[in-house]
Amino acid sequence: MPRVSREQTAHYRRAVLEASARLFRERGFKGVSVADLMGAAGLTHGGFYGHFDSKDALAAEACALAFGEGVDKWKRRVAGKPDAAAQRRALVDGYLTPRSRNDPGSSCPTAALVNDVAREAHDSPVRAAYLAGTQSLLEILLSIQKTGDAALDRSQALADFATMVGAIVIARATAGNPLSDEILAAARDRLDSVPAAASRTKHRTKA
Amino acid sequence: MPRVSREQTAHYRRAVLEASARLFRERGFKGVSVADLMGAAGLTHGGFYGHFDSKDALAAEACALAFGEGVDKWKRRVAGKPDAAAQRRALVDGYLTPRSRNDPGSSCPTAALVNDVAREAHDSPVRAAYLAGTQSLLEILLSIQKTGDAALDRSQALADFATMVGAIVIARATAGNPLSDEILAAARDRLDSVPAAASRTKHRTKA
DNA sequence: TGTACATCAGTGAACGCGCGTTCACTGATGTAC
DNA sequence: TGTACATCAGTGAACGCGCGTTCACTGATGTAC
Repeated sequence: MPRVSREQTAHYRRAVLEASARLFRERGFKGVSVADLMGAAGLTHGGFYGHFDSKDALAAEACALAFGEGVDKWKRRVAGKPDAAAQRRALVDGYLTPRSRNDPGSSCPTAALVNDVAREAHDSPVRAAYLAGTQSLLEILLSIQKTGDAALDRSQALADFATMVGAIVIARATAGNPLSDEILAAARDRLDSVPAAASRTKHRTKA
Repeated sequence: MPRVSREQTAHYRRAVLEASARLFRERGFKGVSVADLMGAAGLTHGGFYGHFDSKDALAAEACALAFGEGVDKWKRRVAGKPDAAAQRRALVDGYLTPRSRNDPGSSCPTAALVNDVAREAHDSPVRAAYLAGTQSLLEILLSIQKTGDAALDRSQALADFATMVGAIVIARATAGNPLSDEILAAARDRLDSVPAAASRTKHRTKA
């Protein structure tokens, strides 16, 4: 059944992209084949290069899409919360859940792809997409920190994010053991207790 | 040049294992081939199965070796430090360095392999080795926490570790951008400021 | 200590397989009139 | 609105390649006497 309508083609392209955004996060770039990706959209592998220049190019685009979804989700979570503390708690508590741990395919791309991207060449398109995406998530976190000291606010947002990402990835790697739930809870407790306390403390380093 | 002395054989096996412990951390389990691993020890690929049952079995053993090195390094870092605060700072500051970021092959296996292990089957031997290794690193961190409240101590150690691991992996994925150094510094600042402050704060969740 | 030979560690060709990518083909879509 | 045909999206075979694993072979090692 060749030659499909323009509209159908656009739907197929979108379906491949969405499947990629999910599957790359679940299994890593090397853990999914072009045939898998096309198959997830109900297509055979041959037509892939009509939609994308290469698997790498798709990876970069899928990465950007995944971050777009993440940004939307984060914005929805903070929307309507009365103050900075409630917004921050909404983000943290939404992030550090067993649900999120068990479903990396629809969760934070910074966490799900972190080691894959670390192993990419420095001029790789995926790396650029990952950096931009991570920065856009950080901006949301940063918009919530409000000590009045811009450098401290940024430092706090970065430390919060490191704790969140570290906890969720370790929880995934230790899933099935009690440690997995414990580390999620420990990170939640830390982020709950830290902001008020930390603003009282001296700033140590200057990058 | 077949049939080599028993001693030489043991050296070869060890060399393959050490190369694996390094290369798996650098490139991931799927990023290194059996031929690469044997080649790193100066051998051809054919003899591999005389030393190991499978690539998976080697991965588990290499993982255990990597954690053994990590535990030794952590113990060396805390040795001779006068008090808990100095020990904790030695671990944190040794962990969150550009040097460590740039050399995953000889750095913390919990961080370097976290996503690879998360994608392994739950009954995989690598997963078991990873869990045991991560727990042995946590025990060192835990032995340093001393508020007197055992549950709080454990929670603190877990949160510290999540922050350390999160910061180093994000720093790797964003290497080349200023953000990479910033996140290492932010995590150091957070871990510096947190212990005294947090022990004053109420404990929130119970796993 | 010296000789004879069985053992077995490493070699490299070969196995079947899946990968990313290319391409000739097909027939419905989209367009020109 | 209807007809004629060029376009081109998806198909599936094929490309070269690298993978994990197996195996017949070789010749130095290690052992038995």
